[in-house]
Amino acid sequence: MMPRFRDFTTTELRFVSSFKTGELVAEPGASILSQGSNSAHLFTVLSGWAFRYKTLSDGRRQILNYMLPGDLIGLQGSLMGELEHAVEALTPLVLCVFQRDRLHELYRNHPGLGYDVTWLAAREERMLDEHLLSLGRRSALERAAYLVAFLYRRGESVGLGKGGRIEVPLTQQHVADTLGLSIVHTNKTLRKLANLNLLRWHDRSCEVLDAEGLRSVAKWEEPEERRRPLI
Amino acid sequence: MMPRFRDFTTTELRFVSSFKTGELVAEPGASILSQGSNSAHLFTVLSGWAFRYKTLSDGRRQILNYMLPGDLIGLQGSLMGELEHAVEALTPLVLCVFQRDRLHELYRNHPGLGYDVTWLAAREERMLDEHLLSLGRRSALERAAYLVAFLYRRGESVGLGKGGRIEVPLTQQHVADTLGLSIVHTNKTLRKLANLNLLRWHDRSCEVLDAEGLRSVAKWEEPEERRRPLI
DNA sequence: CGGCCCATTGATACCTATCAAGGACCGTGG
DNA sequence: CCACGGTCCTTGATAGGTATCAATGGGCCG
Repeated sequence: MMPRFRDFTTTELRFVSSFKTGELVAEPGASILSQGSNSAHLFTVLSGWAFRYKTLSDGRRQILNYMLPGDLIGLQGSLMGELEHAVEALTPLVLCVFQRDRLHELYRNHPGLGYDVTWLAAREERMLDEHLLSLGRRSALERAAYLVAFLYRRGESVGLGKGGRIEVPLTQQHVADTLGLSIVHTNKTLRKLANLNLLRWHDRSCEVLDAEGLRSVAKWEEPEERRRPLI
Repeated sequence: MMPRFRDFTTTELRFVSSFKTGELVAEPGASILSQGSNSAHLFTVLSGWAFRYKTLSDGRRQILNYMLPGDLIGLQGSLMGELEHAVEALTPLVLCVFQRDRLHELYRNHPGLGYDVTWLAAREERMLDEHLLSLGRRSALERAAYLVAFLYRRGESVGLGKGGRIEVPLTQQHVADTLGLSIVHTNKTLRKLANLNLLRWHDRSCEVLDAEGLRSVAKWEEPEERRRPLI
């Protein structure tokens, strides 16, 4: 029986699905999938951080969300034929590779897993909803606080908090492209949060000092993370 | 056999699923679901327009997306127990009601339908991705052009174009809350688009004069709508 | 050492929010 | 009938938040 609705551990993931066809390792900055691609594969993150983004024709980039261990990569492409966003590694990344044309088969033979895939899609949707609220209605300071608190929470929920400290692996350019701000203003905004003793910025990572304070600045009412399925 | 992957007609929908438990009719402005609710129901739109939104504690509102015939309402709540957004009717609305606790059953007995639910979730995700790009990286004028072109496209794709003309049923307050702009600036921005002969604004609706022109202003590269499943 | 990426900071310009006011329309009640 | 309040749309003036421009320092690597 496949493990499901259990606490997450990276090592377990490697044995989860009979649909696995291989493993893939990528370096930071590596492009995993590109916009408009018609990849034959669907991935699950085994370890590392990645992000997905879209760009306008003139190059403006918007980061849509981040992927951590347990997240699916490329589901949209698998279901609809063509991916409308690109995916890039933020840290060294280990992926589990599935063949997307066997997705139908998965639904037929493992309805529980099919349900779990939908669960993950609904969870992604919920995150995007909150990001939209951020971009549309939060100020720059609130947005930055939300993003850092959000990423901290995500890291924590997959057990990345070694001794309570999590280093979120980002550059300020990533933050800017996530928040829809210029890089200069992003810098000034992060500095304000640092001066409030809510976070500390390192070379290419962010250390959270006060998650509750960040959530408060962001006015973020975080939904409790329910038991999650394991794909 | 249930109809699937076919062209959409409203009347067909009424017979689609054995999981249907009733029908619901709502008036414009009516609240269908509210933030934090734990509704026992899942809906499909049979006719009319609705939208879903989130609010910050101080009242700032962000509209997340719009629902048209064929769209699901409340999937997040069905899968994760609690809905993190509210839903409101924009026009007179007819909904088909399902019982959410039978969703597992649906996946078990009708894997094809389960697949279709996931397809719809992935499609919603794709729309949210584009909205995020809009809020993060498009100017006010581009955003407004994108929104109108987007809603026009959606209406068209479910056959609302009577004689080529579609009236999108919105107030400028809705537009403002979708684009993350103030209502005053929204008004001035829509006026610019009207002066460019791209649209005409009526009392509480928007008429599209030049969909291609709007897409061009927005720099929106619209993905082709594939054959969609019918729930 | 030079080149490059990343973070930082000040000055200025521009886009959007806020404030204020008014017109059009529509239902309601005097 | 008309006055009244409400919602929606419109417009001008001013304030404020964010973008852009310019320049610097630190770290890393060829």
